[in-house]
Amino acid sequence: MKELSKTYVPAEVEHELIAFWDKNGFFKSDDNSAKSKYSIVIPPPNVTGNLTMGHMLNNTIQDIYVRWKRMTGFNVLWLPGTDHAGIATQTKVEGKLREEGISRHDLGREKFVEKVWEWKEIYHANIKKQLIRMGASVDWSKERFTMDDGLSIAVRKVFVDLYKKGLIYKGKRIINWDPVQQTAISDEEVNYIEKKDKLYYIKYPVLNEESKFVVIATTRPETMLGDTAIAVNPKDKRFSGLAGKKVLLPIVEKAIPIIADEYVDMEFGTGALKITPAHDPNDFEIGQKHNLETAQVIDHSGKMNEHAGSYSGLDRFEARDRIVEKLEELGLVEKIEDYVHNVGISERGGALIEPYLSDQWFVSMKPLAEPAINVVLSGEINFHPERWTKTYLNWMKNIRDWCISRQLWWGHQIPIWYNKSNGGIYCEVEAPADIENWEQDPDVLDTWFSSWLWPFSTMGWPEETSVLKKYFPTDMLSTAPDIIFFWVARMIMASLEFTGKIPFSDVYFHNIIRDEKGLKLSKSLGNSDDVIEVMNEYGTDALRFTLVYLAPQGTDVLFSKQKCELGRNFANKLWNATRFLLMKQDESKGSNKTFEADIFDKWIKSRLQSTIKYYLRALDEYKTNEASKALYEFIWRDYCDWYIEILKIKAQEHPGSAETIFNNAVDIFEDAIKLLNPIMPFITEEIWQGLKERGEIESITISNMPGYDESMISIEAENDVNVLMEVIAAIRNLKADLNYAGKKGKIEIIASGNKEKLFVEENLHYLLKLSRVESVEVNLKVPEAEQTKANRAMAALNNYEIYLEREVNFNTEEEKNKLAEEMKKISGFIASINKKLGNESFVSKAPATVIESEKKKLADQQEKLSKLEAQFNSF
RNA sequence: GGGCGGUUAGCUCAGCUGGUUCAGAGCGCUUGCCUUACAAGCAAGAUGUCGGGGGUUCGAAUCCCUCACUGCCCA
Repeated sequence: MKELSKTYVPAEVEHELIAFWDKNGFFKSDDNSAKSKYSIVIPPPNVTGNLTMGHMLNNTIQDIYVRWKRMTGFNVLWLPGTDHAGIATQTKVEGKLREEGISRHDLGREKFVEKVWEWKEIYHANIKKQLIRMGASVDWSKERFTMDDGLSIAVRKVFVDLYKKGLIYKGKRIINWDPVQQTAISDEEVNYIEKKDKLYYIKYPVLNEESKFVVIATTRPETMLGDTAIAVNPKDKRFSGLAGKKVLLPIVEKAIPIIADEYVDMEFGTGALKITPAHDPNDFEIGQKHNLETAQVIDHSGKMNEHAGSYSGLDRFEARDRIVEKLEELGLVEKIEDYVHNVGISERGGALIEPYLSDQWFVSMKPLAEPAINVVLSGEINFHPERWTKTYLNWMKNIRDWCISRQLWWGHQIPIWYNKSNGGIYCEVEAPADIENWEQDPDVLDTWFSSWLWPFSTMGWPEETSVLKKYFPTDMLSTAPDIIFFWVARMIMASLEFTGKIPFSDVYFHNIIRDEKGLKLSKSLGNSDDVIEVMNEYGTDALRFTLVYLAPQGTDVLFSKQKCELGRNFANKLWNATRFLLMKQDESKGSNKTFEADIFDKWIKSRLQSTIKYYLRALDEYKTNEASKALYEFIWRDYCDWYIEILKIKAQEHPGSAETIFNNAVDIFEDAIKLLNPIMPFITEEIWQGLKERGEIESITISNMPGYDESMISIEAENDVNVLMEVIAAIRNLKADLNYAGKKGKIEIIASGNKEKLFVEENLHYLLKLSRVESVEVNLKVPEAEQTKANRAMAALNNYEIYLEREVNFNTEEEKNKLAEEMKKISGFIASINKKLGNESFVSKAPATVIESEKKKLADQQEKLSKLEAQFNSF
């Protein structure tokens, strides 16, 4: 049997157990198993950096489910892996190179990609180390990376299929352009922030009409060089008769038409809108509608291009100032106002996004969305908490085409080849045989274009592998809700389109971890605790437990590492309870006479079953925090605070049965530890190993999870023990009020009847010890008022009056005040019940059980009140 | 502008399908304890007109409406 150290040292234990689990391959899925499978795929962390607190929570949740299912008899696969994170990783590596004074262009594409692979190896190793350290019971033999050969084939196959179906197309559109990274990004990768800016009112002279102007309001004067029209709302009386005429575009000195379009918001600015189709997505649409020309004046790096005349080569913001200066010279600026508006920034680098007209590849999403909407509506896929369904459906119903091409080097290069001589297009999974005659499209695909295949590409798709057949579809996906569109929705669409199956049946949206002040964790703010550091300081189990315990449904978690004291204290409690049990077991070796279970034994077993029931329901409903709370309450409150204290007394009173008593107690504890194992795998394994003699390859992780056994539930035992607890609490309370410390005080309990008297007498030994008094006398109620002696403090319970003898000098007034206060409270309670029972409509409409319980309450309270009154009047 | 949340003890949050033993937990606070595992502990205690207003109901923290404040997502 494993010897337990005096204090629990998490770091030591954790490393040993990691090695033990790994050596025995407990977490390997068994492809030949006849058991039912339970499978999940890890949301692949990016190889850009290390794991965060958010990953800790996410992976703890997944680990809870796979460990639970493994212990419930399933053949479990938790498939791990990482994501190449195109733009993010490329940005990181470029940043590192910049420090060395090199750009990716200096290296060239091939060399640069090699550098990224080197980076990937380092961070992949880190992430793997961290996952192992946190106890994630993944199957490393099935690990995948989004750029593995197999997954890359899947990506190309999907591209080719969609292309041939006409669902992937290339088009000149306004896309979100990151001028720093110099790549397109998708709508989902743009965040909007509020920016204080200026609104410029610029006068455009009407052609051939002396001193007549149309004034437009814009936040981007520099784009005026690319204006190809002015638009007004046809209903706008201010501009009636103007549509069809022309204005002279200032500086450029070019005539452009005034068009009428309902799209123009009459409330905004002056009601007249400048139209720059090449630099604004809305203007682009209007331009297409009215067949306007497009004039591009800003280039891919955010600088004015050759069409910008004398401003050519200037950064767009520099050009803005110069153009406004020039317009002022010309007297064409009416006014400039302060203005707050939303501007798009890149989710990755934070660069100001430029709407940019360019050739990009898109996926038509509408046809893919429809089946994905249906599986959620039909309940084939369920979201937890359920309200995310609305967010999902809302997005899906308004889905727009997905820009998937990226002007990057790191990622899956688009499987399109252009014929060098005739411009023909070749689109296949493999390159054309006469490769020398072709040139591949230089762009790579959006990272999510590989991630959306993750649940099946990791299992070998497009091959019909045995792994795919066995483990797909998966059972659950755990993720933060902020990637519901990026990833969850797209996985559903991809799975249905390419495999005809849903990717998972349940989605667990967990909370977002924030710092103590509620700010999102970010590297630049430095407000994220290092997970390894926290695990070292508090223990991995403590961190896991704390995160799960603090993560309710619906709201974000405000985390700081100090909160891990909750988990650490709980671990300490577990450890010491174990030490106590083992110490007592050892002391009592051989005292193994049988011992009949008493009321507390029945009670603790009943409580254990209630806990199991609650715990299983919580896990089924994807409420891990409730599962953790149930165990915390049972182990700390029921088992440690009460049952262990009872055990001490029992063993002392029945020395011949002591070992039997503790063996029984260990069995119950073992069940609790097993239930806890999915949440706190390390300490529970260590305890489990120490609790009983175990074989060399035995482990709690592959033991059987206790199931719910209704026959062990005893309402009677629970009620009886509650009464005893009340009596004990009342005595302790009386003692505390009188400042009686240690074993002190003489107690008299007056029972309302014979049954009640007998019940207390049977449990008197527990009462004495647990309330730490000198003596307890139990008597039947006598009608005489004489039984209440004024020299005593009193508490009134439902069937009992409890008196504590006082020392000679005590404050009568104080005692009377205390009683009066209690009486007032109860009188109020009684009044409210009376009012209710006196209400005719309540009596006639409320269910009989409710009325009965009100009557019972009334009787109980009235009895209490009369006892208190008697005591009060005795002074 | 559209959508989804939140507003309960000093702080962080539980309170599922309406019934005053549901007004709770943890932390913090107060008091007393080195009671034969645990001071990372034990015991006792205080604190809230459950955001405002209205409605449904015999009965609402719990359902409906509305207002206020606040967070997130989308445009």
